[in-house]
Amino acid sequence: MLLGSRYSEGLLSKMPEKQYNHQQIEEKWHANWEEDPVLYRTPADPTKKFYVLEMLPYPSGRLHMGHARNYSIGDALARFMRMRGYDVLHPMGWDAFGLPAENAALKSGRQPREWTLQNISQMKKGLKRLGFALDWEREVATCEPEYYRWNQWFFLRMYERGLAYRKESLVNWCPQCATVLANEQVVDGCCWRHEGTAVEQRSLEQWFLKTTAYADELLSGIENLAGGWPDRVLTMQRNWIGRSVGAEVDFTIENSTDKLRVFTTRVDTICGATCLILAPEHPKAQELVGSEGQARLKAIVDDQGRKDPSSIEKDGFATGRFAINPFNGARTPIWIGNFVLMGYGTGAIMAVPAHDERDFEFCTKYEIAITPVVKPAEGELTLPFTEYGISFNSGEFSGLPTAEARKTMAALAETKGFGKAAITYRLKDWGVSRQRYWGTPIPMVHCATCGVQPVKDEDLPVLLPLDVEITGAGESPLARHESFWKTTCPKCGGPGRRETDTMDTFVDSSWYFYRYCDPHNNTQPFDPKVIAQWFPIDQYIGGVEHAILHLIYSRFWTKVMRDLGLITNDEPTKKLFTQGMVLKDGAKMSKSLGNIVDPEELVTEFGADTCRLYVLFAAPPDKDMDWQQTGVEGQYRFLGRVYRFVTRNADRLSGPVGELSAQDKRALRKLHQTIAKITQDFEQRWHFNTCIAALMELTNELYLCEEGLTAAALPEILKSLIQLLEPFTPFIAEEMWEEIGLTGPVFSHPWPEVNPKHLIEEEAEIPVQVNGKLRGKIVVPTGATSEVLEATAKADEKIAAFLAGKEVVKVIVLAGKLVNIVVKG
RNA sequence: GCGGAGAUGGCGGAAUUGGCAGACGCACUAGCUUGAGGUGCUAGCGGGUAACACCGUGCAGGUUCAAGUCCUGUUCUCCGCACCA
Repeated sequence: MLLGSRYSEGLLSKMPEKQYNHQQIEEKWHANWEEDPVLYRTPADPTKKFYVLEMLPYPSGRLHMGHARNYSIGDALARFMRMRGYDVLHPMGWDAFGLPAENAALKSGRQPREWTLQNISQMKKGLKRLGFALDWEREVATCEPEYYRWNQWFFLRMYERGLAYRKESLVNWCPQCATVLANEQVVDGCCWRHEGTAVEQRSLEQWFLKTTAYADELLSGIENLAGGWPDRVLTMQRNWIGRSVGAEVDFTIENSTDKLRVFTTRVDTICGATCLILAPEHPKAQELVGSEGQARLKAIVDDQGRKDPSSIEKDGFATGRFAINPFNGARTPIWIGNFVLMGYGTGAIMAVPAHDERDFEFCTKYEIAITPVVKPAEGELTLPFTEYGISFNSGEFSGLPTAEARKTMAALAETKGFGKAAITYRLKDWGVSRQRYWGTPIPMVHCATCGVQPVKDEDLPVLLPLDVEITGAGESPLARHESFWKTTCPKCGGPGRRETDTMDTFVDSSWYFYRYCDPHNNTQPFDPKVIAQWFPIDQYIGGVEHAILHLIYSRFWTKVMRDLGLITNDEPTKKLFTQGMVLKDGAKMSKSLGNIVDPEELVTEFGADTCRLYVLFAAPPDKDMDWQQTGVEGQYRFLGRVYRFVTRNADRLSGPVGELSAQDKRALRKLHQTIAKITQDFEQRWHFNTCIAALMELTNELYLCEEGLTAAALPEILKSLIQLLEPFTPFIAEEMWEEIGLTGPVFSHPWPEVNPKHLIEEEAEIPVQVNGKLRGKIVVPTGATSEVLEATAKADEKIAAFLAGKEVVKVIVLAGKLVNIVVKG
């Protein structure tokens, strides 16, 4: 009991207010929810389904603020949709394979699985402590055989269809990770996990998944995602796929039967090609440069500076050899150029310096001929001219508009057999082999007689052995684990050696959200009928850092599964929301900067409700937010204000119900405005920061009206207030719900409806402008006509002063909104 | 270089459709509460002025009765891509 309270001797029979004790309240409801897991169970046969999903976390052992933010957004939506009558699927799992477990093993000798499972249990506690309404009966950990056996199963299906294949290729090798990286995992020439560690090129036999088989569909599908996905993610994907339409043309090498194939988007400029330039890694480069060129060639290949295109100077040398232009027979020198990429097109280009800036730069530097073959339709030709125009100097094609020449010339090349129209993608097939232990074993066997053979379905899963020694040096631990790799060939039964590479962990996250629908199925990855009930995901929420990696791979996987006949949806998710980062002092929270705020510490000090409220309040969810500790305290104070208000008014609910008092009306009006605002925001823009601001305004209003509130309005006000808080602060909401004598859980009750009756005001305050500047305000009855508004405005003392001696030119009246009087003189 | 997002008080941010700029919170100030401190409650809080006037949404123009919002140009910041032939 607080003697200091101003209500302790109040006129009304108010209960003494209670102080907000977050610890007591949250412990109580946490325990309560733990005892009753059915509370969050997903309905079995959804009629009005809503699948809300947040990206699954890597179980590092600790939650960070990014998680708290991501899951607070998703949980608010999940609770709201549930209150709106939807059958909500809101699951959670663990992206549990990956390198950190092996590093932990090295450092502390912990077995990776044991380390991972302990982290999972710790983080699960953290998520529960934050009160997220998740269906834990559907939890999935990707490191468990029940899950990864289906990675293997899918791999076999892809292998059967030629979508998984093995080839020797130049791969990105991170010396720190001692493994291969996918193109997507190389950032600025360095490893995505080890900034500053340059990625090396090595030639290795690798497994690939044929993402390029779906390149066109991955690209065209982007159009259907527009509106539901952020534009910038779609742009990033479009650029990543990088489709370009052009032609491939063969140049015959002089004094040789061999040919050089180039890719160009501007075959119309081929008569202006004054040299061919090969990437230094081009397979024919070594031969063409001859013995005297080897040293220069190697110097260019090894030049690390090539990774940074902004600072690199174009460099190269002539091989001394020539090729013949198939269109005009021109003898064209063959060069090596450091700016030509082996990984794009054919690794060889025809340089047309007159019509390409890069070629112009290169050819100017080395004084190679520059021959213009396109001129603008109007005006002077200035080089380099890269636009479309009219061809000239191009034999029979001279005079043709460029766009037309492109087509005709590609067609001619095809008929004559020295080229063809071609489409090139920047997207490469997905290299999935990793020389690591803690991942899904690739279900293949190498046999001396039969070659590479797939493991039979009935022998799945290929279990990852747990008794391994992790040394961090040399080969993968699996390659040293004889009882793992020693096996028999599935075809001939002879001695075989298992593939000891494991799969990239992005495989795990490419389809996990399907498994959530049917997580305990042990005869197939999932029952297609169940998928049909829940897919596509209605709302996916996560960080923008996954815009290309995870989000392209999972789109690819969905298309493969569809073509396997397992699902019918073309895309995994209709809507994607990318939340902003959590910053502190203008920088991303990180260990190295020492600016981490630990959600669990925050929960201990202020409670989960305050933590959730603050991450939503500090900025709109899609924007980066800057952490301010004092801001957290403000949220805590707000919850205290609400709590004291509800508890001290709880026993006024059952008084005699009479007419609504003026304060009742005022409070109800504010309440219903708030309901309308928050409902609309959930449906449209997700500006939860303003929703919380609206709840604060409502609370402030209730404080001001408090003395005059009666039992005619209070029950509705308190009940709705609690419901409006429920998506954001479930613990305190549940506690207050009980305090006012209602039966929970709060989210099982329907979301409050706006009653327009309460929104009506008897009088309206209308701003009055003179020449567009605010000069006063008038109070008129609601619904007053334009004439009344104008007359009242002109009659207003303040306004009249501004009008005195001037001529009224025009009066703009927006009924119910504004009056603007235009004067002159 | 290309593409995208943004620039609003001391700070985080609001203004959804061109219609009262600065909601809400933080910080700060005052009054009340308190033995004091803290808490709590009430109020003030863009600059400027005694009060008005006036000035004010990165900068310069424009459209409009009316512009943070639309148009043109420009600067800066962040993000993504980057010799993709």
